[in-house]
Amino acid sequence: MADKIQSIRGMNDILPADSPAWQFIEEKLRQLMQSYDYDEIRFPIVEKTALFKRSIGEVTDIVEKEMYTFDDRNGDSLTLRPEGTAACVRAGIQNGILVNQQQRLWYMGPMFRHERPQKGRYRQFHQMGVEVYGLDGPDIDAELICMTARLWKILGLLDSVKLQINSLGTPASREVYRSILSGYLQANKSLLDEDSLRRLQSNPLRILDSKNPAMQEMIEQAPRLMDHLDDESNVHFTRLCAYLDSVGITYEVNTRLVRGLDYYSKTVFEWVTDKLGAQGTVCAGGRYDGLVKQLGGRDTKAVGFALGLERLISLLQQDDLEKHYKHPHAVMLMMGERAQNAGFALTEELRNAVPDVRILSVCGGGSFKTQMKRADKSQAEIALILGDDELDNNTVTVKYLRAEQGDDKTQQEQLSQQQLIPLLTEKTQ
RNA sequence: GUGAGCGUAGCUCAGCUGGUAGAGCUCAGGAUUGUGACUCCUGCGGUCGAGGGUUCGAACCCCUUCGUUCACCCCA
Repeated sequence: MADKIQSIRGMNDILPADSPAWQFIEEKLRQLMQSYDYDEIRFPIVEKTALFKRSIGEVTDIVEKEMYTFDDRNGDSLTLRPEGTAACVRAGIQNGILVNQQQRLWYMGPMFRHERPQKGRYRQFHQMGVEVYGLDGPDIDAELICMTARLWKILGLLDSVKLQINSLGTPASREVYRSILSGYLQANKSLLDEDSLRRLQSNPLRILDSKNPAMQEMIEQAPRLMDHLDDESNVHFTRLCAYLDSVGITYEVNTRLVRGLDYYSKTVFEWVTDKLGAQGTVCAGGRYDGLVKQLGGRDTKAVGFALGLERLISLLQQDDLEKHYKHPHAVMLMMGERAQNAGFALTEELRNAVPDVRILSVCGGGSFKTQMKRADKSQAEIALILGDDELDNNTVTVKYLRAEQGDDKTQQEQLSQQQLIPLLTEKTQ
């Protein structure tokens, strides 16, 4: 046997059994975006490598070891997008839609990170992202959080997720805090693990995020960013909390919430769950006021979040997902050569006459029994049977495959072909 | 990148201390000439992930390798 070519590790097929769930989620997300009047933007899945290095940060894990980077034929270094924000900002700047205006944008699609796959983490995964430009107030931060809370409500997941928020302050205030924290960590250097020692130089804030039990007490005692915020950030955060309180969204202030990407400032938030194994974050984001300028645009305030679709889908109950599978309204059986010829055209006519109807044609012939079995398996509500008898008197036999006692129609009946149209129309409503 | 568990039919899995490969589901046919679902019968389907070693003999033991799952790290 020849070697089978397999998919890339961590890049999964979405099979017919799962695609209805994806379509359902995607539809709900589109509706949600419409209800807040946000606009969709689409950008390529490949960008110049430098874009991600400059935006995400050179010393982050994503850039250091997780990017799919390769050389184009002309020697340019390209990278499969590991997240959406950088490319969204690039597209916004390049097309001049960020200058002196407000944009509320969303996008959905695959992202790529070369990590070891595990539950809720894949090399190709899907995100829905939202980015808002040109608004600097806490009201828009709150709007994004409300939007996500609304999604949990729509999907019945309110009990599964919890909101954590924090403020990272302005870059200036963070710089002050950073040196204070570094001093504290230096003083406790003997307690740091190997990872943290490495981060002491590159990104000391991330040490606060460590789950190492041996370091928890030292981290608890560390100076808190929240206590070193500048006035501007403090007001921003206080007002954000007030907005959330006013709509009854409960949250936990997690002063150790840092986020992995360099570009965040002020508000950061995460929706976390304990139902996804080791992957607790299903949605996360924050404000990134400096990024647009950093990538060459005019100084533009920005805030956004991203949602992991695989994680979202695995939070939903399997039963809930299966019910979104759409079975055909009708299944067409054709007995014998005459019927196959006539039925082929008839099925097309029915689709013309009732555009929303879903009709499965039992192709491939076979005995009556075989066709009935396939018809049953399709889960269709009614079977349309066409054979010599029906052709001779210009009718179609209609059999109600799912009828239970007490239903209007339980017995099969012979209808004229014209009578099928109102019947099928009724099924689509 | 590191660690652990698991790879047997299309799918879900049995297979004892090493002794010639099994079930259920699916699919096809039949019991029932044009009536499905429930039942019964029959059939199709495997280089036991791959390569090497030990042995008279390996799905089983050893080594290597690949895949996969979960976890660490990190993240959506």
